[in-house]
Amino acid sequence: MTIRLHDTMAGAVREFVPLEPGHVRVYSCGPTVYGPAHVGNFRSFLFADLLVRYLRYRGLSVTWVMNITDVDDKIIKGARAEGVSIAAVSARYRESFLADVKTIGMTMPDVMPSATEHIPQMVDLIGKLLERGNAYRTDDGSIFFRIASWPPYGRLARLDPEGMRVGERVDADEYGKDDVRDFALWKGPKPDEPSWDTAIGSGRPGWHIECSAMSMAYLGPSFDIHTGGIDLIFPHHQDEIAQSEAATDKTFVAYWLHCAHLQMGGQKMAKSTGNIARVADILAGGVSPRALRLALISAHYRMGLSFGDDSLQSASSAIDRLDTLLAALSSYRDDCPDDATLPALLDGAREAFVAALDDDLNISPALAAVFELVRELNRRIDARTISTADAGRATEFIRDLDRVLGIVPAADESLDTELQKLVDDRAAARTARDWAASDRLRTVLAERGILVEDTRDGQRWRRAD
RNA sequence: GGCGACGUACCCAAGUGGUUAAGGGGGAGGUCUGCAAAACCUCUAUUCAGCGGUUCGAAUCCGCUCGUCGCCUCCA
Repeated sequence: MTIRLHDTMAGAVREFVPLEPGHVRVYSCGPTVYGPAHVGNFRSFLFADLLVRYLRYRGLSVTWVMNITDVDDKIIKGARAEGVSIAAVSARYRESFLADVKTIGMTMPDVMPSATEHIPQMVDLIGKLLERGNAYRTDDGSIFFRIASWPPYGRLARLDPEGMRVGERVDADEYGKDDVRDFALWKGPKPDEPSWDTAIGSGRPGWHIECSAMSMAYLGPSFDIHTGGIDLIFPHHQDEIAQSEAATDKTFVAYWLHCAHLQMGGQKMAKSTGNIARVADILAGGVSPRALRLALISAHYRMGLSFGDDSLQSASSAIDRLDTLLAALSSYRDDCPDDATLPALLDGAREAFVAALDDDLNISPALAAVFELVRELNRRIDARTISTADAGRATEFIRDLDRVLGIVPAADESLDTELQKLVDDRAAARTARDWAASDRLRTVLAERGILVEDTRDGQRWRRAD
């Protein structure tokens, strides 16, 4: 079986074949660091994470690049409002982004290039477009891409350039474009804006050019996969294609993958709409990072995903179910012979899991395979038909699948001595059938985030998280 | 106005021509248990927005209607 992915350019699911056998090059549009990212942003980042994790799970080596946009109108505006440099603003929110990345269990991209550190690459690219006649200068020192010079313009979004509703909101005073549909590669210098002195003049880069320059710098003129939210299809990705392909005459990207929006209250989560939630807010509300992660990846990436208290609650319960199973497996002891049916059970689960994800990262059936396995393992634990070694094998199996999902708790660390003493005391109280003491210690431990449960294998604990 | 996606149980969400319509959450009952928690078992869509059509057979294909959302503008 092969991996199949939905390519926006083709408008269809296509079999995935890396340009270079065994190695996949992926570029994801990352955050603009003008404020803390919201979980809608993270849906798209986690979708890219899932893609990368799965490609690696399937034995492919992956080079993953995610940019950080650290110069743009919003950052400039924010910095001006605070009276600080754009570097101060972008550094602050870059840190906040990286902290969220860690919290939410997102794989660190191999390269996270910043726009301001790649001005020379952008200047080279713009210079090439000027030479080739795809770009022109205006009186204020700006440089625009002439879309009329590049016929395939509009194809990614299936928009007819002639029929585009343009002009309605174009800032008339902005620049003297030849055609309102042309987009800025370079913005001429303004007194209160950051500016770079370069071979193409002074000014600052337009938004789209950074992604072309940085993706090609790290992944070459043609690479495998480019990801982003559906809202980036037009104009951002269309513009990237135009400026890249006009400069290189090569196909820029082989597969364009776009994820649908996270919705809250029936609408796209967006700062402009005001219906946003941030990672820190949600965690402050008592939701575990793993539950948040699951809530954000639990639907197919091309489907709108409803987000809210219900989805978080549902994800939290699902996570608890997984945690409980792992705790049960870890404390399970039985000298019975190995369960002869276990290998087939695990193989079946893996096959279903892989078949689902091979199909354009269809995560719902993949999760179904995991939870069906959870039920089957719980049955065997209840019936005590698996051996101690089987329990270990099952744990290892689930942890292996979790290389893709990232929702399983860290392997059991030991408790600190104080908590361990409380746990031991409670076990002793139970042996002594001192239920009052046992119940009191259970409460004390729960307040410390340790849930104890009594089973045939004795008392076991897990972190409330 | 143009382009696109979607409408499956109380909620979320798979399934896209053919045995009993996945899975998660929630709810009801039961088993187990010092209690609790967990787990397990049973039940919770004769039906897939509506109406027509194609077919031996459709949630799945076609048409129309209704509804929701997104893109066309900064946006993950």
